[in-house]
Amino acid sequence: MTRFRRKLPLPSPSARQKPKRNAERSRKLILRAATAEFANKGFDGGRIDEIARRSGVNKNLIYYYFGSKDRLIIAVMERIYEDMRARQNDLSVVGLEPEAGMRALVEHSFDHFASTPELLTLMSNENLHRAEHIRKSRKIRSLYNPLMTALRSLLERGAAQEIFRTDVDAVDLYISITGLSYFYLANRFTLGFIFGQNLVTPNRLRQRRKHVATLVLDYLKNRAPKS
Amino acid sequence: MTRFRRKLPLPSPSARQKPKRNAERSRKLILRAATAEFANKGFDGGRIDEIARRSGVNKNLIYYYFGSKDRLIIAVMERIYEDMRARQNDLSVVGLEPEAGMRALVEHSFDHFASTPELLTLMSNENLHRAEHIRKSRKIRSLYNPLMTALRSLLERGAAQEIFRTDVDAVDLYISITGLSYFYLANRFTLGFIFGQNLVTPNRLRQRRKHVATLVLDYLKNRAPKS
Amino acid sequence: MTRFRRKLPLPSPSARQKPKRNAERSRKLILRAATAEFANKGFDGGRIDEIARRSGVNKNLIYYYFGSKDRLIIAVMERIYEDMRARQNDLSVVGLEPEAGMRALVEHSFDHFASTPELLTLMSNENLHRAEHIRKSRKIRSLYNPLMTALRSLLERGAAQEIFRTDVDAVDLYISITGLSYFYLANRFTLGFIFGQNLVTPNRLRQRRKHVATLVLDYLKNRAPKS
Amino acid sequence: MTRFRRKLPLPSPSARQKPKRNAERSRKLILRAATAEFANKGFDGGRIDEIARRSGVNKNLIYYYFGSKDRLIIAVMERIYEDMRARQNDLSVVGLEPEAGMRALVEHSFDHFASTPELLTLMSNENLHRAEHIRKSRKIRSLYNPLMTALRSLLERGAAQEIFRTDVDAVDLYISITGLSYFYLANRFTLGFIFGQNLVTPNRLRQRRKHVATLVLDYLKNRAPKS
DNA sequence: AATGAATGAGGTTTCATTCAT
DNA sequence: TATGAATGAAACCTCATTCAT
Repeated sequence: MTRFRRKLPLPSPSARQKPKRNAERSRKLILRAATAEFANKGFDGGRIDEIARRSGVNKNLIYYYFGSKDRLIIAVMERIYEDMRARQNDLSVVGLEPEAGMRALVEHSFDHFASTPELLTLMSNENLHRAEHIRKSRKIRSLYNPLMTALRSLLERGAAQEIFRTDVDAVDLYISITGLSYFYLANRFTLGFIFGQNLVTPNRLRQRRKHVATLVLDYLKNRAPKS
Repeated sequence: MTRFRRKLPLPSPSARQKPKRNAERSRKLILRAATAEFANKGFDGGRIDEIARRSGVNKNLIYYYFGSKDRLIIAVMERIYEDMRARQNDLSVVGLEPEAGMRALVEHSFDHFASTPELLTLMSNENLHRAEHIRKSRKIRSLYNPLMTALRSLLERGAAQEIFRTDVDAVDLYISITGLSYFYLANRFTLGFIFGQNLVTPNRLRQRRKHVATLVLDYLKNRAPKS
Repeated sequence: MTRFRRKLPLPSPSARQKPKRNAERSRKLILRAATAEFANKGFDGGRIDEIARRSGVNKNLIYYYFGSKDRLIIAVMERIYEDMRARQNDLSVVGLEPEAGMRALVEHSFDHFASTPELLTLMSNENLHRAEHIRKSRKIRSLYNPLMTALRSLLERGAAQEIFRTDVDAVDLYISITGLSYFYLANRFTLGFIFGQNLVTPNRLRQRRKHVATLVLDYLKNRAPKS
Repeated sequence: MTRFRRKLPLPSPSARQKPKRNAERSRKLILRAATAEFANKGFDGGRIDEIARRSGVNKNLIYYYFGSKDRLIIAVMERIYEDMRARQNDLSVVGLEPEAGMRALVEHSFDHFASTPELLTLMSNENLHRAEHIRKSRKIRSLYNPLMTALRSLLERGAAQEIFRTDVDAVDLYISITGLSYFYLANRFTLGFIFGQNLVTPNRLRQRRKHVATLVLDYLKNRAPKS
């Protein structure tokens, strides 16, 4: 079989620091860099070039693995949601009394947002885009939400033990728990500016955390709602 | 010289007989279009060309009046904050009992966000940008916040009348009141997708509005906090 | 009216060679350069950068006036077809006898292709693309073809005078007249290579021109077709 | 490692159980796919990726066997010319009278083009590129052209039998025979668009075929040329 | 013989902004 | 005050090609 002859390759240059030719690794590097970039600058502000630079891979590899900027952020959102679910699994309130469990849940939620700021901007950004990216993901839709499960379970037990009120909409409560933490943290820049205070000092965070838990528990424990 | 044009249909097909040479009017048209554009697409996604098209003015006028895209969104943010203040002035809780007043305040806040969705995206977007735009505005910083005043007044009166608890941080409460409404509305796309429900039907909004008010008032009226 | 202040422009630098700011001129320069580029390299091989360079305008002006590479070649094709029609109008066979008229028409057609080689490649290229570009042009479809009119008129007069045969399909004849010239000229590279001769020397062209006319006229003047 | 893929459906969904390690077979698959690709999209529009996908071989094999896109299309052109020669060998006009032989030759030529449309686009494309590819092929230049041999032989016999005219340039005639078919078929898209008719229905093809043969034979049988 | 991973150059297009009148 | 013409930088993405196994 005749074939085209090309230049012989040089002998492999001994030991190499970074292992090249590692698909899994490249993918991860890209995803990590993309998460940071989109979290910092949003989808429209995020730059593929910057993601390539930060992850140290060739720009093209991004397209090789993800196809487009759109698909890339979808992958980022999927990872974020999966991580969220994973982190939520870490929380076990099974052995706890309803009140203690609820407090743990609220504080866990607060801590999660406080320690994962990318979550906040990525979700805000996703809402700016009317959820167009996560809508395209089959994965995300199918992710069940363990926090929601834990929440419902606590509500039931609390009601059964006559500790919690009984007229609670779990979705509304979930959104309140999340929102009380999320809004404070995600909007800390405008809020901090308007109120002239730094909202993310350790002390201030501790105060907020407590405030949120109190708000939620006072609501739940008020068993004689008039309205 | 005819030239290539992208999207032709303009919003108001009615009175296209626009008066030339009207500075004030042009400025307003630009600002209105810019508000819509930035609210819909964010700062990075917003297009000067589109603002020119929508406002019906020459693109260059935008630069003539506002100098740059940055300065333009600053002007937009200023207007938004001014409007917010103006709307807040509409609310008078002076004659109301603390509880009724607080309820009015919470519901007013909710209604304001619900009826002014641009507010939500503009503020989320501003936080994505770490408040860099409003920071540059002298105007905004100096805007006093009548809602905050009303809130403090209600807290005092409620405490004096031994209706409300006394350990309330007004800023935290303000952020909670705002956040409970804001998060629900601003993040309605991802939340709606995850929960598989439309969060902005009239009924659902009414339910949320009530939930928020209950949450806040239960908190305030609990005068024996243990924690 | 407060407004943004920018740097004052320098006084206009006296006399200028090329008149800048001339839309009509820029458009023409672009179109001319695009015609050359697409004729030389085809649509896929043609480069917007090169067109910008050759026409001396900013690359972006091409998009300002034409919107996209696709629309640009459509404009090129429209101009080419219009020119063709215009050139065909130059030919008057009204006063000529059918035979002389037909000979003039054939030779005119040949000369047109020989002197306008861009036509050949642009059309070949357009057919490679299954006419997708001209299909998008309203202009081209509506261009009436004066050569076709002249052809039909000659055929009728020749038949009436019992000089020409009467079973001629005008479209087939038109395609033959055109094809006999077009193929020779457009495919001169492969044909020249295969036959080892230069097909575009003045002498060779003269020979071909005569051959084509003879072929067509022998066909037309054969009034006793058996088949 | 899973990676992003564009178009998934492959042509032959049947026997996908392809035998590994078969050089000859791989080479053929590549060549076949490349022929289709370049015929459909031209050299500049053709994609190596697409050829790899369509042929089912790894993209790198294309480089392994052919070295570059240029060399690949050269191989394609060589195969095309060889096939052409082979098909021309199928035609035997030895036993036929000059007129019948010539008619057979013309019709055979027409049928060949009509049934092998890749030929048309590949050759047009090659001429767009000024024959740069076939020029690099030693093979093609050395291919003798049996059709040309048959043509000359028929011309001689026809002249000897005083059936055909004697002033015929064989090359011009060859180009005419070929061009009358080629142009009609290769340019069917623009011609069909301009004339508003489908040129490749069975009936229309039959009409054209006859027209071409008539044109050629009328020319040859006119033994008293004045011009 | 065969493959998946990786690359660099360059392609079309977008966009904020400025020029010149 | 207003406008159409023009620009440069950079964005996303494509593509032929090579590397390393």
